[in-house]
Amino acid sequence: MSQVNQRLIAEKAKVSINTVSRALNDKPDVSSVTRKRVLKIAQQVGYVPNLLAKSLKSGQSKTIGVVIPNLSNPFFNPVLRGIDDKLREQGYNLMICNSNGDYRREEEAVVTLIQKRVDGVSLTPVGKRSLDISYLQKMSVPFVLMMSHFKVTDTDYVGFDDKMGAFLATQHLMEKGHRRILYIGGPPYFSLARDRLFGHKKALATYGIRIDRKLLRTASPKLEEGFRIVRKILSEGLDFSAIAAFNDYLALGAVKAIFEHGLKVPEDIAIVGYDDIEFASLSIVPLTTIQLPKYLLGSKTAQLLLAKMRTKGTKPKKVLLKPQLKVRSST
Amino acid sequence: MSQVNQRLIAEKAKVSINTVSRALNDKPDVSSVTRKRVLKIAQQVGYVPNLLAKSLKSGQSKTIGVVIPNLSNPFFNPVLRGIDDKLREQGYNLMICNSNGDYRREEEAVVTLIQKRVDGVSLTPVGKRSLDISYLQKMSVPFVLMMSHFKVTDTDYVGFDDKMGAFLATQHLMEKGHRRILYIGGPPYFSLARDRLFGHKKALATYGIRIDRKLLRTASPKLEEGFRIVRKILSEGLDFSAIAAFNDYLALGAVKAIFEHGLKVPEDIAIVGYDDIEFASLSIVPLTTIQLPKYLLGSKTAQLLLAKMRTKGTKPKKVLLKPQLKVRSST
DNA sequence: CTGTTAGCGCATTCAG
DNA sequence: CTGAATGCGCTAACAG
Repeated sequence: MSQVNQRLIAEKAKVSINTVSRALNDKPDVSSVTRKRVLKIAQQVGYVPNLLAKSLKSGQSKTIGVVIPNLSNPFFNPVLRGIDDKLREQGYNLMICNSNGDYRREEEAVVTLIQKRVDGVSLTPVGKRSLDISYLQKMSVPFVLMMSHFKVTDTDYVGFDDKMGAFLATQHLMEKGHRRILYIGGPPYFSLARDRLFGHKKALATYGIRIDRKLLRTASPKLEEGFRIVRKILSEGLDFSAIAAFNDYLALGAVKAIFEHGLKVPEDIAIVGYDDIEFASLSIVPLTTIQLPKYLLGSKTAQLLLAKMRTKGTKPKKVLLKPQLKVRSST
Repeated sequence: MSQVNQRLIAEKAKVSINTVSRALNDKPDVSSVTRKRVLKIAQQVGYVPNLLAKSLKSGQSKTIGVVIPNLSNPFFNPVLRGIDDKLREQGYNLMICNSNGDYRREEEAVVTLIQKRVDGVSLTPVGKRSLDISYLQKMSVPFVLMMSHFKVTDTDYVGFDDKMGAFLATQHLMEKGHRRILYIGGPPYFSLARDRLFGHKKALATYGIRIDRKLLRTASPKLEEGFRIVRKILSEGLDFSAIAAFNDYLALGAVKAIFEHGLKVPEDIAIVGYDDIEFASLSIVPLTTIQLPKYLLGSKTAQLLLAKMRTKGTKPKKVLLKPQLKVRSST
């Protein structure tokens, strides 16, 4: 570790440490002569301020903790960028922790972040347990929840309006004249999947279509699964003219199955996905899908956090970001 | 900020701060009675150690800085996971900074990290400038370069063997019997692109094929560009039976163009990509490509860093990770 | 076994 | 305009 500190500079400049501090921090009450001398010496000896010490003193670490469940999932990239961009403007750095979908690790991360005295935390909780949240509250560390899909006590929250998104998707198909829509949902224990299914049903109801259970399927949200289930359904000769899928992977799998079956998208079967992952637009048939404002999710979260940090007393705010229908060639 | 510190506990327990510290840190020389009392009180008052103070004292922040050029690029996800997993085991957290491909921001990030007294840095530099690296050296902060593609002074380095990867790709095509291979390279100012082109040429030479300039093209590494250039080439009636691309995006674009032209992959034209991005395997024609051990890149980097931090004096180590040919259906 | 003292590097009173 | 003293929270050296 570098041994150059303000004291060293003080000795060389033959002034007090205090004066050095004032000069370095551009405070008044330092003659410009002294200031210049101090700055010059600081430069010469290669002085680098110790932010640990500064933080200890000021109670501000200028660091924000971010806990996400999956560092591998590209979904979070734009989210993280949104957070980072907004926070960097204000001089904050990100300490990013991967809970890996494990509550134990999530709690560990939160505790460590508190110990490291981060100024705020953005947390995407993995489960219904929330001891870590109470830690945050007890220590009065400002925090914002991102995309938690279970009920939490009265806290700041930023997420997507998934019911609306699914509604949009199905509505779009209805307006294209489709009446028999195959819905491939996600695993029902996944509350996200329930929300989207809800939106789909609501759209059906709005258009006066009654629910046909045969058209409601679920699958693990992977491309292969979408492929498998649609191939099977096609071979059964089920009557439908469009597919709404829980996410783009399933939708892309469906495209593949339909191709294999010798049919065309959207002429024979129209498809709408969800999420707008990168390859939705790059696929052979560019996919109509629901676009999530991921970057905005991040920047909104950061913004809320900044507000929280400024005035700790504000009451919790909930923000539901609106998804958007992105029409491409699959419908 | 929480006002509970060791002093508070000391007062309540009627012992000295020192004793509290010893008890809390499981040091010897504390009677078990006292220890229990201290721990209990600590629990009651909700004591949370202040790692800033601890770090200031110990000179160890237990934080590692990671500077990458693009937080949006999914390429780095497994890399970051590799770093995080390995470092977390040892009790470190990651402070991740996005240089956004801008040297100014890279330097800013490095300076901030030094100021925050991180114990080490993993840096993926964006350009040929390297003032920030000299800062690191001057402050003797252990650091490891990741995937820098320009000459750096004698430093620790972890990267991929791109010449070898490109060699593998072309070799694979040669062994499938292809002799006229269209090579779609990346922008030549990109040293990565030069390395891969080099590997391609070397493979040709190895098989005694002379270079035909007409078969050497370059494109911006995006799917649409791959599509455009291959469509154009097909319409020109150039004679070739296979394509080796600078990356998967270009290769996938080529697939699209070939389909549009009414040809089949790999029957009419074989294709090999590079990088093995997620969609390479999910595409309509699962892509044969060069797989990069990204996670390993991260964990190796972390490992080197840990070694550096333990014994600062070691001489720089260079690690070139070997890419692997991943055969799928496009060849 | 426990308390006193000192110091990590810095910024902030308060005096001069 | 400048310096001396104090403390942020913690640990370590040294006494008792």
